[in-house]
Amino acid sequence: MSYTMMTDESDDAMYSSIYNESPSAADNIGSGCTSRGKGSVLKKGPWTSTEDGILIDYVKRHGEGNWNTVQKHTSLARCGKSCRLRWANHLRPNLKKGAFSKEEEQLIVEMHARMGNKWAQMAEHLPGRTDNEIKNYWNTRIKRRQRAGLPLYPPGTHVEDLHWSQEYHPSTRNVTGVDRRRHQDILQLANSKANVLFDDLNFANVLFEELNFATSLLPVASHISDMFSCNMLGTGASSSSRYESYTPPILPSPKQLGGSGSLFNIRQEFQSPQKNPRSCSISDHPMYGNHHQSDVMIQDSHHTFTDGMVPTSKPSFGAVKLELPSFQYSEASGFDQWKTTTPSPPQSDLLDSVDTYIQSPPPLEIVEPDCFSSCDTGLLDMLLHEAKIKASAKHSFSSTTCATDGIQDVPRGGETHITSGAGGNSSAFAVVKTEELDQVWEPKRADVVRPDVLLASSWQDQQGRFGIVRDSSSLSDALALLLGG
DNA sequence: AAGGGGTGCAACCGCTGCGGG
DNA sequence: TCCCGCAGCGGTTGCACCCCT
Repeated sequence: MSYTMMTDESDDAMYSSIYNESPSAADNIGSGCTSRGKGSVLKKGPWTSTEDGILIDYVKRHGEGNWNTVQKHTSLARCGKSCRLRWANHLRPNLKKGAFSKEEEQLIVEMHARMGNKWAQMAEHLPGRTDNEIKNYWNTRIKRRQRAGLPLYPPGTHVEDLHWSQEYHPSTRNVTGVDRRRHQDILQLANSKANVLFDDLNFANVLFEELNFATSLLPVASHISDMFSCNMLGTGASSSSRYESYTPPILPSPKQLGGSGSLFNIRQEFQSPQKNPRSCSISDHPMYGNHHQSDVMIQDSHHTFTDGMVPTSKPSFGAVKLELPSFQYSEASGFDQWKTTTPSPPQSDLLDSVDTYIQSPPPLEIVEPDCFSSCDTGLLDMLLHEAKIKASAKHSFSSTTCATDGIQDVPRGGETHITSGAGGNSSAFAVVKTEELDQVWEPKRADVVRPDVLLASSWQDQQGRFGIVRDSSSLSDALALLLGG
């Protein structure tokens, strides 16, 4: 591609009046893009046709890329990011405008079922469509279907196996602190490949490295972080979007919790909206879904999984963005039972299972003893209560806890069980009622399993190895650290 | 007719990966 | 090896438009 170069001077002369075009330009001074060159301020807000023309002309002359030089070569008062976005989403050739066709919609649904919120990847498969367009469409679709009470993934949508490349195989890679995006991918992949996860416990071990890092800094990190997920993340407190309305009570803000190395930061590794590993549910997989509950779950309502509709940007309970079909409730419980009774993986359509599940009546609620409402009583109550239930754990839960190496029986109905003690009979639970959250949230909502909770079982088994002491004194210390430090 | 809420699109923001110095 | 800048991605927000009451 060759373009006739134009001098900066001629550019300037050509577009010298740009600043006067928009009366609102002065009010739209960008803060996200730093001003460069010419001492100009950067404009924000909608693009004018003149600005479009300038940008088009620039790309014709200089080609795509080097977006930060646009401002230098033209009088366009836009930052590079803004230019790139404008070009990519609106100005570049061969863009397809207008409503999505049925074929495109179907493709989006199928791709989303496979890859989650990988808008850019989806856009590659939809010529003429942009990632932003697809993203907006998806969010709109979610809301629309939610309102209509329809399943997110309609019947007939085939959820195919994700490509389980060697690249993502847990045994071949190291999880580093900065490898969050890849980490997120892994967790997302785990969503549909939970059988692999359970066949290869190395996966959990690798992920546990991060979790262990947190717990090594603060022995009760797992406890507290789960509480955080209940109080804050699961209710959209970590981010505010138009889909969210609930403000969590009591718990400290990230700023209050401090800076680097704080529990909250650690938590964000798993829970922040952008880093959130989505749902990681064993029962997501058709092999296991709808039949067995095999690990600790963040679970919320009596009707739990309903229609599979969870807005992408709206965290379901537990702050997990359910992007993949998820089957949360099971009729059986216990990992051993699940192991022994699960037939060979059925090849039935995952979405058929979704619909079947949706149509099935909600499971009976099992009210665990000694539960309390901690989501609205705060962290302190949780910690105190945990100490309390630790003392009585042996008596209270031995009969209701699956003692299968840290794989707990799954609680049902409006409660969140958080593993906190050593595996087996000595396990203690923080039982968190979530009914209040239900009321604030949606009447229908999917259950989720957070990976860190999922890994709690592994952690329980390994905590001795890592020398983690988890007793009431630790709780006290942690509380002191949290509140005082 | 007016206004209030809902909706959808466009744009912004923050984060991350990558490459070059 | 580290630092810095750029490009890209995904989440979030702003706002104009539409619809309903």
